[in-house]
Amino acid sequence: MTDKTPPGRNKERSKQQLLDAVGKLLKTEGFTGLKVNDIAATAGLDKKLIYKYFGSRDNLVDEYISSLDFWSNVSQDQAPPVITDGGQDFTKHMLLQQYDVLDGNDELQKLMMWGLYESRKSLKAVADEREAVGEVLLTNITDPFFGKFAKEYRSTVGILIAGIYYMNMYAGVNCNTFCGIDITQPEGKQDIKNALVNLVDLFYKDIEAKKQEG
Amino acid sequence: MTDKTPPGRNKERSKQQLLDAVGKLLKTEGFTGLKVNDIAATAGLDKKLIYKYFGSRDNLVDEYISSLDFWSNVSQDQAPPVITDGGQDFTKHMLLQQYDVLDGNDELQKLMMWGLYESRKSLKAVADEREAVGEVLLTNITDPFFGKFAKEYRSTVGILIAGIYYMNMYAGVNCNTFCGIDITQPEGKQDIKNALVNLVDLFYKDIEAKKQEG
DNA sequence: AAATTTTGTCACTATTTAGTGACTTTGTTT
DNA sequence: AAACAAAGTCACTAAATAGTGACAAAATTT
Repeated sequence: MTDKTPPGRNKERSKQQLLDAVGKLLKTEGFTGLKVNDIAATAGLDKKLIYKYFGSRDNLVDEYISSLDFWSNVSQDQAPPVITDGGQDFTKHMLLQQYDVLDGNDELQKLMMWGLYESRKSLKAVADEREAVGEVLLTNITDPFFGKFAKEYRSTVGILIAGIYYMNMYAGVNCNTFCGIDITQPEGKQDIKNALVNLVDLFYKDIEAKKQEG
Repeated sequence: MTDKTPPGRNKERSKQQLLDAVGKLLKTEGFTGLKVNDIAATAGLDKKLIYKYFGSRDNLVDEYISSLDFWSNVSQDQAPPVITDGGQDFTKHMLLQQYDVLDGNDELQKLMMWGLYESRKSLKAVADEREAVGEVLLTNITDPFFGKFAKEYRSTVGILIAGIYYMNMYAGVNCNTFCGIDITQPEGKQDIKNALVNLVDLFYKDIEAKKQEG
């Protein structure tokens, strides 16, 4: 782990080192640990450069946040080519992927907590982007399928996603059970995933039945 | 709103004022706002008293946290006298109550975020207590009913509770939609509550069917 | 290679926050 | 009411963090 930064001076590289330092500190210390001195020290550079290159700590932090892109892949990666089941399979995969993206991803977990705690423009932008990505899928895939039940689907999936988020954040700090489930353990993770899949199946089955009725 | 604090000196009252100030600041500023100077100013007292009466800011804060009791009532208030439906009704009521306890309760929301963010002993105690309260209900009411499906129930309810928590915290900061649902609005709240009740019903119905099968 | 610009460091000042010793005020005891 | 004890204030020191001017080192241009 001997960091072999090539010698010499380079503005762009230094800027990147500062941005990286923000990420590293966010992961290890949380957002309260993003102090000018510490960022500079972590980057192995002088703090003056933060002001020189970014104007302020806040600009640096915002630029770091904006550079992140945790969610865009959720839309691309796995929207199946053709949807014939009203998105049932897709919904399940999407939920499981959301789970996996978050699981053990300290940086993202800390970022989401930060977003829950502070209403910072750049953080809200992250939330908005995730919401926008989701909205495309909802509007194009599930809304048409569910028709008058579209809102029920949205509420249901919303709860499930929110549940995934909270559970992972909870597990990140409190190495602890939640409702007796320990999702720091592989077994607990599987339990949650099973429950998610099961709930989606139950929901779809129920809606199908309701549709039949009239 | 002219605070009419009776005049005179009183140690116990001052201690309480300091504890109250912590709560007030937590609610308005979040846990990062719990600075000695601000706590004292909010209480209208000198900060020296914090050290005199509590030893340190941290002790004061811990004493504040320990004084809270958001969860104990969840067990008492509404465990119905006799359970004949495997806790189906109880589960629904419990979830809705958890929702209502959190909804608009800035102090509790901030406290939960704090607990997600920082692993502080007194905060962990709060989480543990909530977990303990839940465990009693799970062990006595639902586990016996569900038998080999007990873990499925726990996972499912865990996700739902976690979803409730996250959604409320999310709404607290980002005055924003989540999966297209805006739970800052009464309509959105009702949508979520309906979805919760629906999911519980579906789950119970499914388990009943599985029990019948074998 | 001299001149010039850019990159980076250092030592300093400023500000914010925490913590405390000496004091004053108020209440209580004798 | 004098003496004492407890409650509370104030002005200060200490520590942590933010921010900057002057300079040094390196790279680039001429």
